[in-house]
Amino acid sequence: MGIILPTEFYRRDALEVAPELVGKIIVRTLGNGSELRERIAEVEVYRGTEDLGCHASKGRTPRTELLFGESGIMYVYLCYGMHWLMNVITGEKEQPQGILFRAGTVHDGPAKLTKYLHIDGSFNAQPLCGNPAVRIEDDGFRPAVRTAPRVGIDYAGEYWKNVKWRYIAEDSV
DNA sequence: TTAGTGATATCC
DNA sequence: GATATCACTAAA
Repeated sequence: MGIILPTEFYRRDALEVAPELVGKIIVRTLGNGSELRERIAEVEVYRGTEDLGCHASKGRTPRTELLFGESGIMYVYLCYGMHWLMNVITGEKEQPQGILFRAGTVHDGPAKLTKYLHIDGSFNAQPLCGNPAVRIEDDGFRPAVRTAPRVGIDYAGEYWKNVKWRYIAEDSV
């Protein structure tokens, strides 16, 4: 039970949306009608063409085109040939921003999360609002959130590597 | 610490 | 067409 987050929730700056996204619940409805639920425990912000950790820093390509587009759209891509990573686009159009779902309270790790939720490349470019297969709900729980540097982007340079755009729930249910 | 894996971008 | 690079995970 909970309020499904509307498109407007995502149409704000990623740095504003990310801390609020922590504690929300990803609800995945499978083909057989069963529901999988996972509370978001950790997210990371990738924002702007100048952010060397963000895919959009390489410019506009068929792959990154999504980041420049509508908010509330999922950006799902394959990493290291075997892991699907799930993001949601935020901000206004032409602002390349995305938020990576890095961990849930049960499943720790971005690829484990998508594996559990049965999220793969077929979800890329699909909306997260009004989607019968997957949605994010707010059940009113507000965890304390702390920040930390992002992980896995050693190539991004000293500044962008150390920016505290990782948001982590202090406690969970 | 390292293997495994394939899409993407960037070079010919 | 060929190569280098990767927002990771599991096993050792």
